[in-house]
Amino acid sequence: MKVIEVIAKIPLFSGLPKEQLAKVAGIVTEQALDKGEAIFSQGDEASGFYVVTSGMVKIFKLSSEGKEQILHFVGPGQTFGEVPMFSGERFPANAEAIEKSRVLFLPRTLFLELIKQDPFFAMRMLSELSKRLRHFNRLVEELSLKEVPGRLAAYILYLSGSKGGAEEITLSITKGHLASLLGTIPETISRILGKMSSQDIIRVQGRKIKILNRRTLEEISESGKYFL
Amino acid sequence: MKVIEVIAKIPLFSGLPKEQLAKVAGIVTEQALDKGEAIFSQGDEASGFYVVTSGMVKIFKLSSEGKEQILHFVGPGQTFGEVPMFSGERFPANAEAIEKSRVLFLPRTLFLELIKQDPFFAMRMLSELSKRLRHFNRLVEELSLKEVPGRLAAYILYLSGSKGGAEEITLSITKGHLASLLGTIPETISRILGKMSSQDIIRVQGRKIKILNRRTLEEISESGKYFL
DNA sequence: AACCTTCCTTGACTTAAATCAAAAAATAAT
DNA sequence: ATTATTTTTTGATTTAAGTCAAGGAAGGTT
Repeated sequence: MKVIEVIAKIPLFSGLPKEQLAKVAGIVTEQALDKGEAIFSQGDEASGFYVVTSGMVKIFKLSSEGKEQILHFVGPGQTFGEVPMFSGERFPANAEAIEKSRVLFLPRTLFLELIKQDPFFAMRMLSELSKRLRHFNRLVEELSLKEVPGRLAAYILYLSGSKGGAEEITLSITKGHLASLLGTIPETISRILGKMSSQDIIRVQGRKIKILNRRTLEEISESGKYFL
Repeated sequence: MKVIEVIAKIPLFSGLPKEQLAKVAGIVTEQALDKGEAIFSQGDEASGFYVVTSGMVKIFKLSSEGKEQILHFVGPGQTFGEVPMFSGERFPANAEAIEKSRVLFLPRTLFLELIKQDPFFAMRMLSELSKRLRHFNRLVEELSLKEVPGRLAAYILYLSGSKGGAEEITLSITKGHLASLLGTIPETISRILGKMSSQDIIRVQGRKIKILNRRTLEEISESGKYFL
């Protein structure tokens, strides 16, 4: 697919007039990444931001002991690394492809120009950042106020909800990544899923999770409590 | 002080032409708040956002058991409640004055108009939101990857001004609020401060903290580990 | 001063979840 | 297929920090 077609499909750019799109297409550079390949690290100088065109990228923090906290995953059409565009010059987290992926790099200058010229572009960017703020809002709430079973229940319900109340969902990530996203470790996830299965709240087969008792799951999510 | 003078001093609005300032001044409404008074609650409909003109406001989440996680404090000149302006219509957290305060309320419509008319205003807003994203970034990192002593050490160092700044700092909040900001409880803060004092890392007198051993404090902050 | 809140500290105890270790399953590679 | 690598599970143990309870200190008010 041509770069300009790819760009036209990215929500951030959709709606831009054709000449603008062509301009963007002329400036961006594409990058192919293997699984596990790093895109940038915390503290790196940021001279632009990225858009995923295929594959999946994780944005994460590392502790000094090597524990990883995933902030979020970025899939096709989504952007990452925009924050240093506005305040500060360095990336506040790490980015790494978790599967074979392609990303576009957009230099800061292009970006600032678009904002100045097009108030709708600015609005779209504001909307994007505020969505991310909401996400962090929830992440902080869960990390601080819910126990791990509550976070896991909330995540399962979130996955099921986005598919319009589907009773069976499929994880698009490993359970290890899920653990890191929920601020815990694989062992703990494994134990909780096991316990929930034995109580017929869910049924787990590999990456497929079937919700058997939504009501209980909601209680665990809301109260943040669940006795193993 | 006149409302227009107050507004002119708010970073978000500084730089706006006089007619714009006058327009803003004509639209905003002022609100006086007593200590402990709520401004909005999570889930409330948002029809605008706020600027603190005096006093101090806390933005926080509550667990179902009543535990509080403070997201941040908002002081004079700073804004809060802008996120629902762009995505969603409801406040994602609670806001409450922690001392006698005054806030200005700015309706959403005014705001959207300013953004459309003035790209610099949009830029300033983007800069503000990205600053907040950085803050959440750090909060998530600390909650998930550092133990409480690490978070506390980082906070003390932050107050002192990361470089070889002031050796004596004064908390502007209660230790209970500090606990809530760091995602823990007053007892834990008390114990850690006590231990650090007994090891001559700091000296605590009421709300004043004197740094005696910055090196050790930095180690605790960076490694996130400290054996009580 | 004496009173009353609010805030802070200390001690004994409990608990959720991390760590360590090792095996079993599932995927991918040759 | 067979091996190799990654992912997941299970069990025993440790630990950081939360809970409960009660006593002090500090600050504001009359």
